[in-house]
Amino acid sequence: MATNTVKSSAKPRVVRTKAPSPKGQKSRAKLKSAALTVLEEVGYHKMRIGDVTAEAGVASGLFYHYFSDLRSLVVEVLEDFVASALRLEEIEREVINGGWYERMFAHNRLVVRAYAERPGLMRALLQLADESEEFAGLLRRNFIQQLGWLTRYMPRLFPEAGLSEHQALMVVYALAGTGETILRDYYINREEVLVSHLLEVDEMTELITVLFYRGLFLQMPPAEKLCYTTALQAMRAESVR
Amino acid sequence: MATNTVKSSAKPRVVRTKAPSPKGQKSRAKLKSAALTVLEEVGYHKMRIGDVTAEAGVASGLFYHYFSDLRSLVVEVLEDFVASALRLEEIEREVINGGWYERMFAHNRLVVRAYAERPGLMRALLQLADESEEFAGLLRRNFIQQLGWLTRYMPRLFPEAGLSEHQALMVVYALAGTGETILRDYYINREEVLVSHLLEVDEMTELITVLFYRGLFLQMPPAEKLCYTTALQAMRAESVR
DNA sequence: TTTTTTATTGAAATTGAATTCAAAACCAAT
DNA sequence: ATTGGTTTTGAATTCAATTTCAATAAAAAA
Repeated sequence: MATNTVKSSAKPRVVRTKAPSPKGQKSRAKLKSAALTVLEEVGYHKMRIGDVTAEAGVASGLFYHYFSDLRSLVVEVLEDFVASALRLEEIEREVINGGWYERMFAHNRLVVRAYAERPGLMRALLQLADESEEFAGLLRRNFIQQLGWLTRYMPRLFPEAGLSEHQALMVVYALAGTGETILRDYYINREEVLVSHLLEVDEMTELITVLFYRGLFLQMPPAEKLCYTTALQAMRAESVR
Repeated sequence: MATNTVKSSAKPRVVRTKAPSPKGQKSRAKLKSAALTVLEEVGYHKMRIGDVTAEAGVASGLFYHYFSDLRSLVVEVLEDFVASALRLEEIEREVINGGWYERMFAHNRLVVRAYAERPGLMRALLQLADESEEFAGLLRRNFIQQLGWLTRYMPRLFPEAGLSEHQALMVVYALAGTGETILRDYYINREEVLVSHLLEVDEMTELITVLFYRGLFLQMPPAEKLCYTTALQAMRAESVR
């Protein structure tokens, strides 16, 4: 019997020979792109390795040449997606001398667009986040980082408030989550009472941004910026006890 | 061979003999309660029929005497949970002559409590909703119904705004979703930058309610109602361009 | 061209659960 | 205590997918 002294205690480990590949790269890419398609169509939980290889038009065994399991493929593919869909450095450049509203709007539009154009992938994002603590953490850190610019500004923005750092974060975190539910139910679940009236991406963005702005500043954004939400200007306490 | 003419086209159908049971009820209940425990601990996706029977201390085959599959058990158990955790009729009675803030606070506290006390079940709720369109619809209809009181009031509340019915719903829907993200990341995922400072249920509720209130009325709730969020009173636009 | 390496195939083995079912235990009524 | 129903058991089966692997094809190196 072989002196199998180094019986690794961890998982079998894919031998991942350093060899990248010449056009094996193409097959790998083909699998990743097939995975995107399958994810968009059936979501993460119903997705099977066979779906991916079939979609890619290769034999099922080939999968294991390039990936150790379904999850690692999906993680890779969705990390790519997040990176490409949420490039906020560009946003920051665009709105470099815009006001608060423009900046928020630009950020939010990125997210709304992602939901509107890739609802299946956004759903898969949530599914994977639920399964993989690692991936969930990545998304959250991403989210928190995006909030960073605002969180850091809070003390200067509202000096009299004297919010603690943590409290400022809580406020911003809660406000930033405002969109999530309606985006999910509008674009992913297509709840009928919501989609009964069609909204453009910019209208949805405006709604979410205006609500965020109101919660943060306790006033409406400049009137000339508004289209879909002009009516909300009259939405304020008057006779409220 | 038997004249099997009525070969049902649908699933095999559990024969569900009308027979309820004397103390078979107890076993059924034992399975349901075991399911709750397992759901809270491992969540819906990793849950196995064997986990439930083991937790209940019965043989695996017994499961099929009472349920046709895991999902239907879980649906039953979670519907019970939702019904028991979110009894808003009671709330309405409690705050019958309170103001808007009290009413909102009471509603929100119900939700925050559920997250704080049963994070695993709240997670399972989301997991099941993602898998079962039927259950998801049920939750959404529940949500929309809870919003009903407010949505219906919107035209009287802000008569000058002249919001369309749909727009009013969108606004309320978005505002009501405000808590979701932070509740999920605080209680379920226990994101460290959030939980680094411990919040009481009432504090969390206050935060969410105040933000909701600000977004809706564009002003702070009566100062005497506030504890955790008094600092937010100074959070309003001053020097914002 | 020959050799070596790498990519690809798909049938067969494996896995991990769900599901069935004949037999045993338990009851309650006669 | 015998009978007939219901409950419970757990070993055996089925099932759907993953995973392996020996054989083949294709590409690169020699």
